[in-house]
Amino acid sequence: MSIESERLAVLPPTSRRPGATSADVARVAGVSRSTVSHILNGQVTRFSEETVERVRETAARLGYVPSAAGRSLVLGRSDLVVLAVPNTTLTNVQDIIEAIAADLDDVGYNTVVHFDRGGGPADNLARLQHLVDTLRPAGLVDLGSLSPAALDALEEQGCPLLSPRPRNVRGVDEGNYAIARGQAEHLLERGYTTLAYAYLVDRRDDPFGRMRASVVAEVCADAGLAAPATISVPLDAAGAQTAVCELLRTRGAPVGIACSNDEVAVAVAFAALALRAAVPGDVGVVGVGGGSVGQLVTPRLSTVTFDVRTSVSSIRQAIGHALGGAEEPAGSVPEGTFTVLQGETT
Amino acid sequence: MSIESERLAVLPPTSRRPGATSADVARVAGVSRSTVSHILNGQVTRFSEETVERVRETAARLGYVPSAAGRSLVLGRSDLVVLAVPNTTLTNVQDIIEAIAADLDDVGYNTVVHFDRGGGPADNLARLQHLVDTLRPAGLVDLGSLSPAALDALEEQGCPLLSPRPRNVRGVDEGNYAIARGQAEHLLERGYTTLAYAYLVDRRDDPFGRMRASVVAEVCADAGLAAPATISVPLDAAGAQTAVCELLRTRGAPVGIACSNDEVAVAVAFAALALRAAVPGDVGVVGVGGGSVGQLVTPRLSTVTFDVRTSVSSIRQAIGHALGGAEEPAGSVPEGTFTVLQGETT
DNA sequence: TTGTAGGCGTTATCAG
DNA sequence: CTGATAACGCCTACAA
Repeated sequence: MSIESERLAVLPPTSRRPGATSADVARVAGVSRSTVSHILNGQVTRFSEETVERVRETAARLGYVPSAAGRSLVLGRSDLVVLAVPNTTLTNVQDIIEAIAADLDDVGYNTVVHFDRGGGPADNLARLQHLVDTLRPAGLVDLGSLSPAALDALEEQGCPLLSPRPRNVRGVDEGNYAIARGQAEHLLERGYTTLAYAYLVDRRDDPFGRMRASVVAEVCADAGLAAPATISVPLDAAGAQTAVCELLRTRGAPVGIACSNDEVAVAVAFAALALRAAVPGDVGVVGVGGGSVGQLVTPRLSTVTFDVRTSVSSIRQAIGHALGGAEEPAGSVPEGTFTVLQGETT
Repeated sequence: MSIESERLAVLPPTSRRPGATSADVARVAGVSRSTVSHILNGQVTRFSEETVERVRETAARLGYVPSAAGRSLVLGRSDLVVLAVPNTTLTNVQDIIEAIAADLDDVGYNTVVHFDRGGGPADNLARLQHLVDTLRPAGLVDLGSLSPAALDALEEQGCPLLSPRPRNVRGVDEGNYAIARGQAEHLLERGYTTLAYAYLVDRRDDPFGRMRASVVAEVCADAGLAAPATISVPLDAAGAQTAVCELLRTRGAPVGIACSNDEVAVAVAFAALALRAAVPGDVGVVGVGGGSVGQLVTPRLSTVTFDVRTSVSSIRQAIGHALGGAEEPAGSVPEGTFTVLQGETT
């Protein structure tokens, strides 16, 4: 052993070229590989204090890091978690990804992102399927791109679903339901009796938008109002004006417009103003998000805000529960996650 | 072999519970594991047409997907690529991540995201180090969070750097240099002789912002003007007004303000308007990005735009070169990646 | 043209 | 208390 130490002492202390293996640690520490494995995995009680210390010190000195590949192979699953990101008008996707990745990192897992791409749901599911098959991840976090059937299939194959299964109210998950209902009811409260829903154009396939539009329609029906018109708004001034102009022509004023996000809402509001419509008055506009520039411009945007941290908290809890041994998650979107922020456009 | 086929025929054709292994394929196809491995890895020429077909068909029928863990273990590196994302005011991080992940996916690699977190550069580097050690990724893509020394260290340890090493002009990479220079020169052209740089407040540590501010200062010095003031702008109307008011008090009007992104620029522009300053005139504002709502509001924002696809093209090329065998990348930011978009705030 | 054997790094089981 | 042994799924010489 002293010889080994001598040999190692010549090399740079903390880093060897291709990282040390547990066999290296065992050899240098003068024990067997299984002893190293046991000690480094917490089975400390059944070894002599002296051996434990020596193994730990040696591992640290050699900069030993367990190989994910080796672990995965023998454990049957990796320490990777797949994060499926929908191709939709999500506000602050970056912050959401970052928050979830941070949570996973805290409990020792790494995040593999999987974006929906062009090619349709079936193609995306096939890609995800392949990813799960080859990576054998410890779990899957879905941000909304997967159908219940797809989630079933993935779970059936032994890939635990870490995110809470959305509870559907007539095909609409709680979050989108609360958002759209908040928008529609706010517009009604502000006196608008003709509503419309504004999609963001060109988002390849947006299930969220369709859900929300249907909820707005439901609110209208419940209030005995005509079904809302829908418009498709591009994120440029001229195109937005065209869309809003067309809406005013067919439906007249006043009209309250629920928008798929704050960007669309800003486009709609300024388009209406450019068309010499009164905002609020002729046109009421309410967005979703609240985190972007909507609150910086004049007129200040009315919008449904939600705290990113709160809205991902159920996912965090579920992750903690499944992977970190935390307590049973509440499972429901907490009250007050979504609130209407009254601005100057309603 | 016919017996095996019979047995399998009873099960659902495409999916078995825990994915089939290459041994399964070999057994069912009536060949050895190495034959399966060879054929599935493209060594097709040296087997009989009939065998190749049978192996392929069997693999497809069993839904065989090679285990990443097994591959990684024997190959010494995984098919994962680590994407290091800086904790900075990057425009469209989501789009960038998505584009890069798509490219990597095209050449058969999966993307593991690594965000900078609180704790300082050393801590983040240590986390990244551990990630590289345990995952043995096929490569690393850096979006700007790593120092040259850190890149050296990582490469030294056998983790290829897929993103082009930034060529520094006095500590500022080409992209940030072009952006800040474009902003400053545009303001000068529009007649502003007093410049300022507006940081986004509260971004934990923003090397990009400091780089750009230094470039603006350099442009001022070259033009024989006073050094630019710097202000720190929060993304709320009141705070932005305070910051702009303070700037006008100390530096007077007119002042041209280069902003760290479009959100900040919108905040500054509307804050100036709320303070009854003329925009443009008393206050000139130029942002960076062009993709957000800056082009939807009135006054329309002057900004330095860059096409996300173009600006990540060098990374794409480098990835293709290193991983996909594409031709040698050009290596430099193409001319015209960054252009000034004249709006109504200068 | 195909098969055999060995090893990648880890963990679990069981024997000492 | 500690160590030998056997997988996990894959790839690649080398042998036939």
